[in-house]
Amino acid sequence: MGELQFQNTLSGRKEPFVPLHAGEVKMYTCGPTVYDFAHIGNFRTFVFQDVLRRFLHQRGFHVRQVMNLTDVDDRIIQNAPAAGLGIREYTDRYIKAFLEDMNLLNLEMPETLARATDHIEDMVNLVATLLDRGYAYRSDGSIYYRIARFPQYGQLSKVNFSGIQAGARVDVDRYEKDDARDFALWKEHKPGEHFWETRIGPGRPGWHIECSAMALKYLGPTLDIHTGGVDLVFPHHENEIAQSEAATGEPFVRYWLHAEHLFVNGEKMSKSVGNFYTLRDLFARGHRPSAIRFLLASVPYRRQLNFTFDGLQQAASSVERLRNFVDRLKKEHLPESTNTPFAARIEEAGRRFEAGLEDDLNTAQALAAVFDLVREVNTAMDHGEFAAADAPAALAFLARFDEIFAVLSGDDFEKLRAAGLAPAEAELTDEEIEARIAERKQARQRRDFQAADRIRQELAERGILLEDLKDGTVRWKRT
RNA sequence: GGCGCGGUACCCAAGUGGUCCAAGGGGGAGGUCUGCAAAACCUCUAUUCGUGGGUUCAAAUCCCACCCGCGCCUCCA
Repeated sequence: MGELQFQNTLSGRKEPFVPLHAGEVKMYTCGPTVYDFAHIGNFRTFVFQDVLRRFLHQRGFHVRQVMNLTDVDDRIIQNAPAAGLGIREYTDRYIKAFLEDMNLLNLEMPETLARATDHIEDMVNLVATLLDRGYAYRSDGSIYYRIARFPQYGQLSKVNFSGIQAGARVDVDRYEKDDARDFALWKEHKPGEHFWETRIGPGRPGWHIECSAMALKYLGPTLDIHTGGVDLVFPHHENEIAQSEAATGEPFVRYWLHAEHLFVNGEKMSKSVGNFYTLRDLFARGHRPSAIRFLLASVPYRRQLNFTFDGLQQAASSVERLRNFVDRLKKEHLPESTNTPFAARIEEAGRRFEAGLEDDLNTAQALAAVFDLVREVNTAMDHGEFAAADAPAALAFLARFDEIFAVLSGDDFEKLRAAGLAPAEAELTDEEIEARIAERKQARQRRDFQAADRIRQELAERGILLEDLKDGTVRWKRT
């Protein structure tokens, strides 16, 4: 096992990863704002976070991950009443959908899912602490963070604020803040808006305070890893640092990892351009969760990922290839031998796989190791040179791959059906399919290939692909 | 304007000084296998890494200049 390295936004460099407490990783990941269905761009980041936690876990770390669910923000406060719902009921729907989506994409459940509105008290306490320590001030009904008190501000985003004076860029008269850079910790109650009555006054939390409050509550003053999309570097994460470190006097996060954005056809997703996709949109078009997950995971996380339907198709083909391989390893009758000529080769593939992921989660490199082995073993099997004794090691390697990538299980349809998201077309039951296959087998035995091909064609049109194996059995799968 | 990411074959993409006259996947062409397919395998598909200079015995990899795409600096994964 080599050394783990991550690109740390804070230092701008790749650094060896060593958690504060040996064997334990405290990780905070910015989750969704539940004002709508999450889109595939969101899931790019969530898949990255999942790959990260899975790899840490595989490396033997005990991972404690907290993910927040932001269920109070301007859009929610605005949209909920418009939908005739309280903000709780309104966001419940999208939380439920998000959890379903997580399940479909095989995203592991973080140890703690923290809903913002369940932590108002924690946020209020944090704001009160910042007031006590002089890092915050009241202005009209709101409370602001005083950037001037925190000289390190800008360390994460490398934004240089020295040239910006209050009023230099912003018309001060329109603001009740002392400094244009100051940001809201607590927003005043406005008539008709949802609010909380608290000891720091009536109102609602600012955007950044929830993450500080919940991270500190569940993970303590110093986290090992904090992740999110690149767009959160400034101001969100910068502000989290300011809030948290001002309150605790301790370093807040040791490694900041940021995922690059997903684009669609070279453009940023946006509703106005109409290139905005949720998972449900893709499922409705017949795409599989495993293909989506593979696509999102296969491009290293710090690289902008250009989503196209062609790319999604390519990902589906890649997953197929891997599944076919595992299937073949399990079912093919391999020559018996006590020799394991491939043992060293399989070990090497494992090392390459590992080395790829160790290098800042270079999933593309890790995948190359997997596919290389797949080809070599397929070739050996074709030539009858792959011994049964080697199969367990090969399967174990693929299992290790799947602990991270989680695309091999082949339960796409079952999951979609369970979630009520399977494509609408009427599906044949397994029994019906088996019956047609038996019928075709008889036709083939009497060498009536026309009839046999007709059945194969009919099944193909209904999304069932047949493969005649050498031993006379027929393998089928849904496409 | 400031900060940052990227431009590698038809598509996705690794590689950041020699082991690269450039991984891996997808697609395409031809072939093996098959009754035919499918799957799998084999061969081919970048004398070249945005462009132009430079450094070096040696560059996709370092330096300089330029061109192009994108992000953040306001809400955003």
